[in-house]
Amino acid sequence: MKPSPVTLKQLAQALGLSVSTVSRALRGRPEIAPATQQAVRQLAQQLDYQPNQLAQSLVHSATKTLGVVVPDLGYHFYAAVLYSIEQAAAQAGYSVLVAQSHESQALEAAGVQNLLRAQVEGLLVALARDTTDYAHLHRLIERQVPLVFFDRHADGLPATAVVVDNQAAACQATQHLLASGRRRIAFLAGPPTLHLSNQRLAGYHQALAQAGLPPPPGYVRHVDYTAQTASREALALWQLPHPPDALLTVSDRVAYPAMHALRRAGARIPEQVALVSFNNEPACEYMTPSLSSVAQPLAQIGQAAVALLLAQIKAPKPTLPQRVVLATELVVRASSGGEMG
Amino acid sequence: MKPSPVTLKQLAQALGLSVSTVSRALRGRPEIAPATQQAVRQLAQQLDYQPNQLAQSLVHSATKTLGVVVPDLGYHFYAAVLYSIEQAAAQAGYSVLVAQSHESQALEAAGVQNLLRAQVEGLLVALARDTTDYAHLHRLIERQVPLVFFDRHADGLPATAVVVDNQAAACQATQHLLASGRRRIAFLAGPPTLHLSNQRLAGYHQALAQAGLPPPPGYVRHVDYTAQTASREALALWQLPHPPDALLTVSDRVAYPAMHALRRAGARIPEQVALVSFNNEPACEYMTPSLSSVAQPLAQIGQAAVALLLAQIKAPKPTLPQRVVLATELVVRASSGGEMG
DNA sequence: ATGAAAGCGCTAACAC
DNA sequence: GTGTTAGCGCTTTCAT
Repeated sequence: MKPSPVTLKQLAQALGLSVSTVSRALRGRPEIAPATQQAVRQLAQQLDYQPNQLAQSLVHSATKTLGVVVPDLGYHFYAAVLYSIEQAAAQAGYSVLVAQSHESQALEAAGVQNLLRAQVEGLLVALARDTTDYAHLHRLIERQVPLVFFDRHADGLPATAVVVDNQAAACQATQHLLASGRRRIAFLAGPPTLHLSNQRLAGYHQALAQAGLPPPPGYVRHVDYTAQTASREALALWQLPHPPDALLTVSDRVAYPAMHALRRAGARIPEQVALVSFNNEPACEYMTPSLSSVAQPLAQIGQAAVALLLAQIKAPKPTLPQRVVLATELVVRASSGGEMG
Repeated sequence: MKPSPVTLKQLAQALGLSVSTVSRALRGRPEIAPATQQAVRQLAQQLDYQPNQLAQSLVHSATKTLGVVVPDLGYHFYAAVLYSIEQAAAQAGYSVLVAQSHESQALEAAGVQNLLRAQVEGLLVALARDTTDYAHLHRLIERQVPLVFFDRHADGLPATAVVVDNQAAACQATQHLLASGRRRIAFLAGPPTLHLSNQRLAGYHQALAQAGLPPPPGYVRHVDYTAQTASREALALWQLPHPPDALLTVSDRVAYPAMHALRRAGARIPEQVALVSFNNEPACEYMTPSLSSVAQPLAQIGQAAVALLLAQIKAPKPTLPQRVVLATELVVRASSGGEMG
């Protein structure tokens, strides 16, 4: 079943005009007689004519379509950024084609491939966790495909990226914990392959170093974002001979089960262990205690990424890669509120 | 900057062949001499030739693209279903174009329009809350555009839909509350324009009627899914002369702030008020107390919707509308656990 | 086994 | 003002 088989040719025949006249009339070109305009418009409306964008795109070699590659739409962060990407794109008259990498480098490469075949005018990508070989992305750059990374970017690649200063954010979060009197601060990090996690780890170390407090051995643990490892590692920390009095986690997804496990193990939060996390998902506010978290500028990330991509698309010459660093905001809630207990 | 300006013609010229031969070789047609195949393949690889899907689509009048229209990707439910839609589509060799209605009928109609212009082969849609006039959808059906509704469907429209039995699910949830000894059960519903909410309301009424317990006046309250109205109405219920001993909410988004407000007001959950909600978002498990919620079969919804849509696309004749009703599962947690306090 | 030509639906350069 | 022609990149008869 074809969507709409009404074509310019059919309109032309029905009206006894040529296709080009009909085409011009529909686009309101001034050279067409008002009477003709009228007639064409009316019939088009009546037959519910829809221009075939495929054909238009082929002629103009511009599809008015952007491609987005994200690891996983089940993560609130990516869904929320896609929200603002779609919105910004729509406002600019662009459509959005999405592909998920499911954290796999192979799927990511395949997704990029598919989007390119679909002739997207540019690509917005957040890297898969598994992506270590950047060949498929390098090709894009060589081919001068308009490209903007967001959130998870490839540090070595000469490409535009919209990011937050993860290190500074983690440093700030750690300093906040230090300021409330915490001295034994642990960190539940993501997989070591995750750049973003390493940056946060660096910020954590930075703050501790500045305070002259190196983390005790075993105070940094890597988890894979599953509830299982998160709660296991949180408990392991709690059961240390000298347990931490504060815990920074790489993501709310990790913080929820960690906090849950700690509470079940009898830890009083924030009195015995303060918690600060990243992402500030909507549910943070409703946790018990409410969860302190570093808010990402979700809307801004999407808007900036789309704006930068459109700029690249419109630019006559290849543009210089730039790094846009957006501000985060530490939202302090009960899980790290008040002084030490 | 064009993605990849390498065309069949260029390959043909470089090899001293005709475009048709190159085209055939690339597609591995048997009539092409092995040597030629070889040569063509190699050059294509070397030049990183990418077929222009636009042109292919134009010839075949098939874009291998599906359109999805959802109210809001910030809602976990829609993001999660899009997750499975994209996955199922990708497995079938289809791409996914997304549009958001932002709960507005006008934007929904515009989104559909845009997707059609982009020549999507079919549409997956969850209606906007504001959609009361189905004209734009009726046109799709008349034009026999392959179409599958999910979650929020138009009851009067002769179209295929993938849904859950909201009434039965709400009935079951209410019965669960009754079984634990609750007798004064209130319901925080969504806007009265929301079909899905009305169905759940019906299920609630059904269970109460069966138990011979009509809800006290004022026990059904409509909220607009904002935290503000949710907590306000929950409090209003709690401050009634005869407050409820159980609360059913139309969505987790409503349940979180409602539960939060109740606890701040001193209500002990589940002893004084039991809570059951809908959607079973990941955070439910980590609420205090953990939140009982009706789980939607997210993956199945996406998979079924895509399967039904592809079936329509492939069918030579228009297919009969069908309603696929998927099973929900009440996940009982602490917020409604145990007998009455 | 390969090439020439037509056409998918549309726009644009060039007549008249 | 309007029609004719060519062409976007590809596939597909139809020849040879």
